Amino acid sequence: MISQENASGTPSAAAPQQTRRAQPVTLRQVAEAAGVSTATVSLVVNKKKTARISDETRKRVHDAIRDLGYRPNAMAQNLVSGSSRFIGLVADAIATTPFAGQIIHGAQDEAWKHGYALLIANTEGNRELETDAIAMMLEYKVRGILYSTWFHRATDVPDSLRESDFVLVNCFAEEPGARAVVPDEVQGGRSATEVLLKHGHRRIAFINATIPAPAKDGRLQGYREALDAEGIPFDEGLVLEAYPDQEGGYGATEALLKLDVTAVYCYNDRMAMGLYDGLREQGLSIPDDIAVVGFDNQEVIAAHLRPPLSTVSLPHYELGAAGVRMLLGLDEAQGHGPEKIYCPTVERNSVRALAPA
Amino acid sequence: MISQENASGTPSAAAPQQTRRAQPVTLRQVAEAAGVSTATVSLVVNKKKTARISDETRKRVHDAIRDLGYRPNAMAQNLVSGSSRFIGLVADAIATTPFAGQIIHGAQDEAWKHGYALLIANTEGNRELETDAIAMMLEYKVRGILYSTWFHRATDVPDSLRESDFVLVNCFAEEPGARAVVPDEVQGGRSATEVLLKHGHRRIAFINATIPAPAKDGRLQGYREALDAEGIPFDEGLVLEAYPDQEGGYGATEALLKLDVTAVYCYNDRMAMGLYDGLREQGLSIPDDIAVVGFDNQEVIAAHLRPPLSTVSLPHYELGAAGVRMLLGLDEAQGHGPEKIYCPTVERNSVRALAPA
DNA sequence: AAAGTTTGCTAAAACGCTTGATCAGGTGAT
DNA sequence: ATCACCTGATCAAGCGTTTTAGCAAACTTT
Repeated sequence: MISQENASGTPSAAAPQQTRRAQPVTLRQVAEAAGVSTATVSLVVNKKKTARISDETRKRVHDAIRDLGYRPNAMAQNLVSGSSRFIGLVADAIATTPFAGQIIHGAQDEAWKHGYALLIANTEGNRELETDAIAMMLEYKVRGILYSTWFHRATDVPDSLRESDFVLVNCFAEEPGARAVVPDEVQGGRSATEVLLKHGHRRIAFINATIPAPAKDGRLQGYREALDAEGIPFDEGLVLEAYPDQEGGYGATEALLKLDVTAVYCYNDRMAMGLYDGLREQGLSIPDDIAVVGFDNQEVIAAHLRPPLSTVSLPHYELGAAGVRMLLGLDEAQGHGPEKIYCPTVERNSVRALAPA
Repeated sequence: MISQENASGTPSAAAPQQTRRAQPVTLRQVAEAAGVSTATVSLVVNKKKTARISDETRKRVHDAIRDLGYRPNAMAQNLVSGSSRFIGLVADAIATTPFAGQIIHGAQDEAWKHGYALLIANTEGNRELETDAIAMMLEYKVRGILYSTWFHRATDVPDSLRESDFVLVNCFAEEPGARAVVPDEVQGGRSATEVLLKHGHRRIAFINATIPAPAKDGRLQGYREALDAEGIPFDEGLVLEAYPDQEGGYGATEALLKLDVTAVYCYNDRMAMGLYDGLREQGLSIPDDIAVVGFDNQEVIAAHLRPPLSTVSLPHYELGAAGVRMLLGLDEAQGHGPEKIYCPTVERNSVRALAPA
């Protein structure tokens, strides 16, 4: 039963309070209500500059649209335009970290800015799900796909991904054609170290991760570069390694204490969190006895440790945004390799100027 | 729609390695390649039982599909079928908490199970963005919209939301027609308290939040119910209040210690985290000197505190899943009010059996 | 007043797909 | 032979838009 009465002519006051959940109102219905052709309605809806429509007609159409509560059917629009207004985003761990959320957020904002909607699929590392997800996106004829991982790593490009334009986000592949955007780990490592340097620390330990990753190499290199820039010789002995989580950080306490440093830069915030525990157990106070910086800026942790942790932020939002820009070809063409995104420093209270000895 | 074809008969060697990024292959092209009508192709693609197609033709079609790398155009399918295969999910804080991620995850899994894709928009609390997001979903003629918030609260229903089917997820509205699914805070509070009770604790403090919320009332009521069930009189004096974050928990330490309790149930994990710090400073050990349970099961925190925190899990995944089930009318009709989702207990090591005095 | 121009609008094709109606040819029963 | 009935496929309409070409009427020019 599709009966909707509405006074035409008099700008009926009634808001679109029909029984909803009925078939959506179509262009044709608007046209009939306004007593014009569908072409005309389309023209006014899309505000075509080239079209010549009298003010009177335009008004009738607008009234009809309002009375009926018309919404264009985006799928029909996509169909005729030949290109969809979708960008796909496949993420491997939406549920397990807030990081994915920020990538989504960034991608979304940027996509919307250009009139695209985001089609998201979350695979939680399941290969089959991933294939299905990509297939789904392909069937929706997405403009392109953002393939993102929750931590920075090398990945291989699923076959079906190649059927579309794509950009790797927070990951990369050796493959020639694979565009990618990743955080600038080296710069981040440099920044982290510089925070300490800036406060007068010279003897700085670095607790690196045990497990191989671009972050492991990059953050170490950044550390060395920062030291270098200050003319401080790199001391291999000041670099510890531990599993990159709380336990690891906690466990590294003892070794760290033997190093006789005034500051320590942790591979990530979780290690810093563990280290906090270890240090506290030893009766040491942060930042007075030892300054600590982390990496990742994992909000729940970093901002709420006691004292709040100075750290370097992983630019997930920017990663997402840059990803869609790259996909859309909006970024100035990159030289070679993945585009590197800047990791900003977030200073809180775990670092204090070193009291002159 | 996720259709998967696989090689039939001679596995023709050529993989779909065309120059991609070209116009997608259409049904018509497949039909021409196979020398049949589009109707035929459609019939074999959709495996119509009622259609009579010879094996030979079927094979020719499959070959053509494979050679051309055909993917159905989901939007065209949606158009003709009259109903889209989208479910919208608007979230207010995808970026700031992992919680939203779990809602998404749950919604996604359930939606896919029923052949729906998830259209996600993240509003970060911005009303205008929200309106746009809903408009977008309406234009894609979504089957319905899940309106979710990152913490359990009352909300009002945006006008445009009413243009579609919708269910509120993790929030609720007084409005009669508004279906909703929320966590069962009372049961959660009961469970949290029961963990302590089960270990022999009888004198249990509850550090509640200062800010009003369904959780505040529910978790308190659960606490009372659990005590009641054990015949322990409710002692108003054992209920503290603090701002529900680390600082709040930390700050509550002093007052807590005056209570002479053997266990404490915190409004949430973040307070527990702060309390850990406070307790440690007083030289108290968890769980030996005092047992602690939290609420929320915020992974980054709860699982990695020292000792790992026993807590009650907020069922975000289930919330998302139940949301789409409700939207799709798959759940047995509810009585009245929001559907309440069970909050499971997660026992870790912050509670130990009370040594008999 | 005839010719040209502008204005305001519409007809109709196209986008990629689904599906009920239809049809040509073959088979089996009468 | 005739009829009825399968079988295997095709025709064509239609989903909700956009857009180009075109048309009638009104308005300018000469």
